[in-house]
Amino acid sequence: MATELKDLTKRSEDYSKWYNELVVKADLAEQSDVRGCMVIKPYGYAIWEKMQQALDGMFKQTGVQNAYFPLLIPKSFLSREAEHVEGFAKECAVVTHYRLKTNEAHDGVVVDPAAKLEEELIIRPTSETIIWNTYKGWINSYRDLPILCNQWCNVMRWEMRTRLFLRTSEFLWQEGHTAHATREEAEDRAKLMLKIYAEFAEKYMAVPVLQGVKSETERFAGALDTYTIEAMMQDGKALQSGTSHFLGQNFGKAFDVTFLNKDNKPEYAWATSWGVSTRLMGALIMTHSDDNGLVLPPALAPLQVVIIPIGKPAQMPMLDEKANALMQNLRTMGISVKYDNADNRRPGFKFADYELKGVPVRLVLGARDLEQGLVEIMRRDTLEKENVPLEGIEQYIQKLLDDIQQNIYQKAVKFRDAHIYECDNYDEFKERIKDGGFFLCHWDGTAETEAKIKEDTQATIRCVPYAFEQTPGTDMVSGKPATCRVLIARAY
RNA sequence: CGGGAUGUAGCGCAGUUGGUAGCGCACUACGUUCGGGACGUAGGGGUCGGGCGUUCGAGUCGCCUCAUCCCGACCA
Repeated sequence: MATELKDLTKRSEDYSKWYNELVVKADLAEQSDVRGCMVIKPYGYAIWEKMQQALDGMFKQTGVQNAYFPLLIPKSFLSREAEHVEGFAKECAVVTHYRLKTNEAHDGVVVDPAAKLEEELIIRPTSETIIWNTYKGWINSYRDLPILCNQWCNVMRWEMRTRLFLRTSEFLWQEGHTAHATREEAEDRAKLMLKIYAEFAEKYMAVPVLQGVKSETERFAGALDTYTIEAMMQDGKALQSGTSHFLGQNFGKAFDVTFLNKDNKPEYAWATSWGVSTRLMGALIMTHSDDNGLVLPPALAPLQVVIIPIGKPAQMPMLDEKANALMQNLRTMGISVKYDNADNRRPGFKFADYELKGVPVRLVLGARDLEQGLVEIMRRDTLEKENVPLEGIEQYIQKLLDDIQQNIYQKAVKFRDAHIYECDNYDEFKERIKDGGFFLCHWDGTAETEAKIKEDTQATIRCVPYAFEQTPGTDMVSGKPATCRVLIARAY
């Protein structure tokens, strides 16, 4: 139950704390008793479902099909691809036994030592290995390709520090895994999926993103190229919101997946993988929220309109009737709406509560205003109120929802663009990065420079962005020549 | 794995020189209320993270242990 909203206004003092409280108070999720894990509550899950639905539709338009692969991965699979195991080994949960037994005191259970597995099983941190082991059996000819599979599932990475939605030991995501006959086709697919992620972020989440390529150090373990979308949060930090990897023939070779090409010659299959996770929920929250709570884009809000009646008990039947008629009309238009006539909460409480939950539009159906045929309508993004005629309000609401979607996107774009800087002086950079923001700086392309920046400032090279004209220059750290500017920021 | 902190009601916290376990919110019942987070009255809810010790007596003191959180390293 939402209470003590005032606590949320401490945001500027401590953004992390503000974020955590918001997630809990808006009823999205809570920390589980299980180490590093999260319970996603119904309201939070409803938003995730909306995201899934939209993404899934976009995937399918490009020929992707859903499938499901096992949760458990034999340990040996993980070691097939050297870089891959290097990247994930440190954070894997391992299943070593398959049975428990009653302890000697008969008041609990212990692991039965007799039930030790010959080969340990890893709880998937990502599924490249088990999927490519499976693909081996599916691929013989170039005619079998491409294979375009996606799975919606959970994965587990034993993270040192966890934060609701942004980094949890277990998280929900989709992972797409494709196999192709040519390098070019695989690279195109990796880029295509990034484009879809960017489109989803901007169109549905109203979160502007910068697309680009990761540096070698920041690349996915086992990839030749990692494409990324980076979003800016309201504290000026970057959030990697989705990635798409061109994996070359690394997994084809590791799992011996070959096919006969048109010339009847054996060739290793080319691979991509791409994913977005419940972390997107974090991006959504941190991009739009204000001191009153969540601000949800209408395209993803589980509840788009809430109607709150105000009147004397005797007037309630009349208000109920008006509300029901209006709800029916809105639902016919595909707008989700709730009528909250609960009598154990006063209107003021309801106002605050629905604002906290980010419901885009609120209607107050007041007996007094209704005498003049008017209804109070408030938009969550600007908190502006207006009295409009009940007659024909459906069209007004439809337009308002579109307006809100546009407005919060534009607002986010404006905020981000105001915090992107070009910088050519390292001392100046070190000083200004403290306040957050995205910095476009020349980079000599070496891992040494990258490491130094990270050590000095905690900031990392987020990507080589597509969006800006790439001009040669001089690396601000090493003074060596640089071919382009890269995006540098502190990140979640 | 380093540095710092905290464990007391569902949540947030107080608890003095060691002496009957408290407050706010939430919850239950009844009543009055209802146009921006209402109020009154009456209730329910605890082996004070765990163990050992000191003491007539430990939430409080000592040692050990477990867990969580924050700052680093790691990471979508």
